[in-house]
Amino acid sequence: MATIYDVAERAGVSLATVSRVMNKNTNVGEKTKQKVLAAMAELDYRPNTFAQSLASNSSNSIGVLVSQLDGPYYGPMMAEIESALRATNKHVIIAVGHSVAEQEIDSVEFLLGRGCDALILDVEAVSDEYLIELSQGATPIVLINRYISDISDRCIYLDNELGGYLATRHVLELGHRDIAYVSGPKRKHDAVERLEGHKKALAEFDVPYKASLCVEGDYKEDGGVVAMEQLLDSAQRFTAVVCANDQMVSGAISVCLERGLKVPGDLSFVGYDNIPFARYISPKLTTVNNPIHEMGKMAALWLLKNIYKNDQLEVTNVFVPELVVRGSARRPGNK
Amino acid sequence: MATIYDVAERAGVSLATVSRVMNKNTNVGEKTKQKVLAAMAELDYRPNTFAQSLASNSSNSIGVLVSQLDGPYYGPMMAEIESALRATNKHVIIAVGHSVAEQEIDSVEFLLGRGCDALILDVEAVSDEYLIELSQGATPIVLINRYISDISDRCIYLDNELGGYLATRHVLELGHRDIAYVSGPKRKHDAVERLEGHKKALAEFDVPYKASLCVEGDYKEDGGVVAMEQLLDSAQRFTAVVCANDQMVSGAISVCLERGLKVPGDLSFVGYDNIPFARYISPKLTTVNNPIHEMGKMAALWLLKNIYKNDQLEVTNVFVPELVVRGSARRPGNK
DNA sequence: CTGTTAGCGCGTTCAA
DNA sequence: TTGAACGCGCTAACAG
Repeated sequence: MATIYDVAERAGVSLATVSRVMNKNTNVGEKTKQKVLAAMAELDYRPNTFAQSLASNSSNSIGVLVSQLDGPYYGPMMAEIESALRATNKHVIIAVGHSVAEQEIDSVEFLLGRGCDALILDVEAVSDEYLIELSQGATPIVLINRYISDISDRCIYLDNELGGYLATRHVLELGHRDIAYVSGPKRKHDAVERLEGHKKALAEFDVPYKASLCVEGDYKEDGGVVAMEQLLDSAQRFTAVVCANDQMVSGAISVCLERGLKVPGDLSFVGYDNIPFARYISPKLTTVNNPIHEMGKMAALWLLKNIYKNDQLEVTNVFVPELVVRGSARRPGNK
Repeated sequence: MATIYDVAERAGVSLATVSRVMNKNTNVGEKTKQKVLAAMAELDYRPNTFAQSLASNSSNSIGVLVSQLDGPYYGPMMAEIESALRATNKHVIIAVGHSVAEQEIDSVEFLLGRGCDALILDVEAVSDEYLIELSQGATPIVLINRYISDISDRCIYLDNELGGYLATRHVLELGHRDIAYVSGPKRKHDAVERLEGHKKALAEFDVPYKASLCVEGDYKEDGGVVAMEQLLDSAQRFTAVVCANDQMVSGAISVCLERGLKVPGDLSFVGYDNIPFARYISPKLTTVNNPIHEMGKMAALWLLKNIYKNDQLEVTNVFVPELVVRGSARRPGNK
């Protein structure tokens, strides 16, 4: 592999000059610049990124920490982050936190140790304090899916409470009054925020919130299955079910279908996230859109703007969810 | 940030000794080792990975190139690769090829330029020749989802033809004789292999293959929608549809349901991949299991074994697909 | 078992 | 505008 020395020798200049043309330093004569460029091409020269990083103390790499890699949720986000960063020749190092504080911290340490220029974090288990302290360190961080007021400008998040509100308001407006709710894990911020929205909508329609109609799921399909069985077996009356994400809806609906219930004839459903599958399952899901891929993109843009001083980029911090009406919720009794 | 010099000074040894204990080199006296360890802890020392890489010419990073990051397919694969590698303190740099030759090559160059110790590639567009040549370079590669006989030991793949065969044989055994097939893009290897299996099964049952019943999709939900509409509008007779992946099945089924057809009453479906959602859509999908996450894990193990000399790992190259019978296919006319 | 000494390839002063 | 020299933090011979 050719080094900067080889290029310098071939071009008849010093290595400092080669370094200058590489780094777009303008203080180079046009003729010498061309000579160097030619030499680089002839030798198929490629800079050694380790040496660059060591000397410059900057790696052009961004650490991305997500909760999980499988599932329909993080793929689109990762895709957007990768493409936005890649377009500017930065690269992505990924790590997974599994929503466990210890692993999240471990992963952050890992990424920091790898000399990342910045971190994009989608973490759920670590405390606000930890993140605030981390944000004061040398490596900039951006938070996705989390709002911490002390560092609000570094947060890219969805108004989850509004989303929960919209979902429940929809079934209320359809006329439902007995509404079950399948929540996400209470330890996750977005889960409690969505539930708050749910309660807010109920209150607005003067419908009392009944804890017995609210069951906690795990955000996965199976959680929807378990929750639905529990709800159905409790022999409580309800005509609609609002779930904190689409995966749980699909699990819940599968239980209903198995038991011979019609959806949305007997039971209406509203989901959350609008995952790609939402429009292809039967019935097509009425759900709340979660622009997760846009949030990923925005996190990348934030970095480009703030770390690499790539201005003229407009950054939005809060995303607002929208209701997507399809076929899984109807007026009660309207079979 | 403390350097190796600081540690050496504090421990009262030379930097070479510090380097030795870091690299688990046993040629260090127990007492001095403890002194060094203590000094490292006190200083909160963390090695500079760039300097390590520069000096050792090895980065402990693996480049992973996948076709896409979204969709239900690559997430599980990435998850397994990440966790297997991470467990041995290696890290993953990801790149996306989008199934376009130019981008795939570009990404390979990119990862190579980043000094990856090895590459895991899931590429579809580049030629066999390119990969063979690449495999002879300095950086080891492993191929996922692709078989090239010249470098078969570096290939981790699924017997796609067998999978296609199993899917179609299933509906044949149920008694179907008029069977439509929704293929993946013909430019993708796995798509043509699966189609081959389909034809083989037909031949075995003396059912002639009719090109008019075979339509090419794009492996996405929408492709299933378009293909199904085309099939239905062609007014041809068929009682079963075999799709080259589950996403297309879900799209296809949604069209049928919209047009009032019963599944599997009027039309039987068999998919391919057994994506997580397959068991939660209605009807539950009969499909061919594609152990993509195991293949990801195996690719990682291959590297650990061959690059980092981590022996005692057993590596399997070929994975065999299995039929998963659920509810989307029945005997014809059995409503 | 431990210390000394070269580099690894490049960025970045400082002079010229 | 260009070049010489030093240092980034660490690994890997080679001595001792």
